[in-house]
Amino acid sequence: MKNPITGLNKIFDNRIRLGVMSVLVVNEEVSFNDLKQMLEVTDGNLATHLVSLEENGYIKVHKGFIGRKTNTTYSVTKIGEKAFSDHITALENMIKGFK
Amino acid sequence: MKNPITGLNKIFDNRIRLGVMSVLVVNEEVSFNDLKQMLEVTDGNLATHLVSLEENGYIKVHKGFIGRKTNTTYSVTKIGEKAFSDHITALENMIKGFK
DNA sequence: AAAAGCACTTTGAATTACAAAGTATAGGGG
DNA sequence: CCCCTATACTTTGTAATTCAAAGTGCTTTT
Repeated sequence: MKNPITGLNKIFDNRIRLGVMSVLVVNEEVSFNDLKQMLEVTDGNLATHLVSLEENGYIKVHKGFIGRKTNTTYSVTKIGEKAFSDHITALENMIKGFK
Repeated sequence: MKNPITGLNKIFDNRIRLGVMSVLVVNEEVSFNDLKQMLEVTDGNLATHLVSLEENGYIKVHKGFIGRKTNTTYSVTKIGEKAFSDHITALENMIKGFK
């Protein structure tokens, strides 16, 4: 009878960070604005969560341009992918039940 | 391209509450002490999360006795089971990806 | 009678989350 | 050239959340 929640990643306790990751694992590159619209969050709020994901090495930022207009995109890193899939696995194990 | 996190239940953002629910869906009745040991939390912390789950109608409390000794057990309600499974479904959909 | 266990409640502090406002840079319209 | 807008933030301040620790009331064990 072991603790079911130890495998969960604290960073993914937050729904916005979880949402960002889930978007990024299926979409190669997503812009700041697209994330903002998808997740329906204020830009300040999104920015802080993106910073924390970046600080943990889970996502990468690419500052580019569309024509001459700035366009920042985000993508998941190897580490981020691993962390996310580990979290999902932990969730699945937790849900499946244990005695 | 709809918001992937809207289906998530705010109450289950917390790992302890999520852990309690995951234990209770597979175990009919679990005592306060067992939950405390399984989840490795302080009793005060556990108690507050149990209260919030109860206030939401997700769990039921049974104050009973083992011989003459008090024994409080917790079990999940219909509503709680539904809410939990809805949350899991939302998680699965989110993880599966969307474009 | 004293100590300890159970199931809490209360308190207080730290952390987290969030919206709103402000900032820097660039583009397009008049 | 000046203004307005957009992008991608940062800063600020507040509200909410989380948690450990201490306290409570009851009972059982020694």
